[in-house]
Amino acid sequence: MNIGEVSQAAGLPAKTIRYYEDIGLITPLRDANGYRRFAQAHLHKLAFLARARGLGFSIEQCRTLLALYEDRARASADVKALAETHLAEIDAKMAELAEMRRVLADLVHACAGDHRPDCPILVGLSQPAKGD
Amino acid sequence: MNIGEVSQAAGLPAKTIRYYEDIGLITPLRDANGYRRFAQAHLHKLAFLARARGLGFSIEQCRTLLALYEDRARASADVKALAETHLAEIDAKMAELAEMRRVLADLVHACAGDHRPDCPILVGLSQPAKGD
DNA sequence: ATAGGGCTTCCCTCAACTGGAAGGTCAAGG
DNA sequence: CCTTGACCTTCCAGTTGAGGGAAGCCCTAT
Repeated sequence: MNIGEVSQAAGLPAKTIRYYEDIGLITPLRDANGYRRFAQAHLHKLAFLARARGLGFSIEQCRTLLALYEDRARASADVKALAETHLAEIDAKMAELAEMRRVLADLVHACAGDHRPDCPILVGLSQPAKGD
Repeated sequence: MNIGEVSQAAGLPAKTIRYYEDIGLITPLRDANGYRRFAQAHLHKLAFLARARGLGFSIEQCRTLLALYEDRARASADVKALAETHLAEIDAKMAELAEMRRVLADLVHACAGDHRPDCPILVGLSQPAKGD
């Protein structure tokens, strides 16, 4: 398969696939004309990467996941540990966003949103948060 | 005040303050020796920026907020609209994270996490998601 | 005079791509 | 046979919001 075809099949832009090759995540063969040639195994890897990225794993985490995926002697504990690390990262981000949301929603709620200049949002941003 | 002092007071690294000057968010004066000289107004702006960034507003949104902050003839509706836009962005990110979390937590839950290679997490990543 | 801290600019690096330019390749149609 | 258009190639630059570090000036204290 050429890059366009795997791109379609894996659901990744061709640019992204070239980038993944650049950083050593996949290594397709080359045709005589210089075109990348992908085997089924490459497509599987790319689809794997697409899903892992979709779950928010970083490229480096994906690299590790891919290595574990291909290591028949892996311990599932290693995979689980990585996934749990990432789960904790997600939880941290969600907590951060929830806190932002809480403060921001309060400010928005307090703002009349009319033609007048008085704005509790700007006031809130211009002074130390309550509780400091 | 020199940059070190406003850095302390605003809670922003000196590097960040220089960067904000670079991109035109603030424009401190200069002493004869080339040092940046910050007035109280600059400090207020920087603290404002620190809080807005802390709520997750992008730099460009901060630029707009700052302009509104300094515009006596603003309509609070404009501020509120921007804040609501950002609130929607936060909600979108939270929803995305929640979905990742849901899928990932399922996989983690299904994984024994022992010395054996069998791993539902890797299986989940290597095949289309249920519901596709 | 020198040591230290603070300040300056400049350029590189990060994640994870995306866009675009310049040009090679290939199959189909006139 | 030539052209057109779709596909592919490489390379370079830009994105967001800074952080790191080098080389070198400035200022104060001893």
